[in-house]
Amino acid sequence: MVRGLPVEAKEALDNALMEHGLRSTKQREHVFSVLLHKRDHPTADEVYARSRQEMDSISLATVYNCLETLVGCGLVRAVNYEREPTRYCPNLHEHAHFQDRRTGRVYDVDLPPDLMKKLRAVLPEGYHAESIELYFHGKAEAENS
Amino acid sequence: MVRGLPVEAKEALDNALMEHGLRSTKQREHVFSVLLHKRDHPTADEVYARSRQEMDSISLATVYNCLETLVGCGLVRAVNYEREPTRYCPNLHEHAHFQDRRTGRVYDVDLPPDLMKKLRAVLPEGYHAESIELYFHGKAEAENS
DNA sequence: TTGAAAATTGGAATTATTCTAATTTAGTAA
DNA sequence: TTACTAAATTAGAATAATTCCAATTTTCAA
Repeated sequence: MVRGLPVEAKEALDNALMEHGLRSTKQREHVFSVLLHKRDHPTADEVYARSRQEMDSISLATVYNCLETLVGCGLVRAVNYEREPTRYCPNLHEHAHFQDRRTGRVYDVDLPPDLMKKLRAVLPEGYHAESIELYFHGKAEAENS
Repeated sequence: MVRGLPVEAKEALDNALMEHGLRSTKQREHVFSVLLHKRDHPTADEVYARSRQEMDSISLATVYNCLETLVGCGLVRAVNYEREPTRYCPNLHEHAHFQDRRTGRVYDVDLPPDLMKKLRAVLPEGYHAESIELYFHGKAEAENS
């Protein structure tokens, strides 16, 4: 069962929404709490299913709206592997993603502190990256199930 | 106008198809030549439009089939930015992609020879990457149009 | 409390892609 | 060459994630 947001998360959410001129709503708060509660890179459908367990009136369209809002506020990252449904990740540390070929599951991969700088350095003059996404795909050993 | 394939490309194609137990067809050859002729990361629709200029009977389904085949043979890479249509890239050198936020255009970014090794090294024990995709998104200066 | 703007909602619409079943083609063996 | 078989192509239908739309509800500031 998903409890409400920890105060710090609630504050981060309210601040981020405020900064972007957006309102705090119980749906946004709940969707955010769903993402924080189980950090397994769920799809919008999965977030919808989990959200309805405690907020049965929430609609799929709202889940999409909330996820887009959270991404827009920088609280959540969208993870796209090929043409699979978008997954959502509330990990704000610098990290990459690894998808297991067999299970399809996605894992966070921590990055050394200077790696992003090094990656940025490979860009030719005149190219300014606002975001950098690093995706691994392969086999992860000894995964449960 | 798209001419036929250079002999070397034709050989690379036939070899790759052969190795994968697939047949050489004029559609596969033509789609490959379309990709090689203008390396601007076209979508399937764009490849379809270009292909029809010289092969008016080719179908969209075949273009999708050929592109999938070429990707499967390792002759072409699929490039996915967010939920945009997949783009196709016949550059076989190790490289990353950069998308300009304003134009949506995608550019190849050469990578230093040891970078992929370094990236692989960030994976924890037990994770084996079969592919690594590095996506930049941002502003490219002084682009024509 | 009230009014306006923003957010939510259910359902329809969109669209890139995949699927299907019929036809055509490529490659092989006689 | 011919005939055969498996593979490839084709047109159009189907799929599925996401977005759009118009109506209702909610938030927040005055």
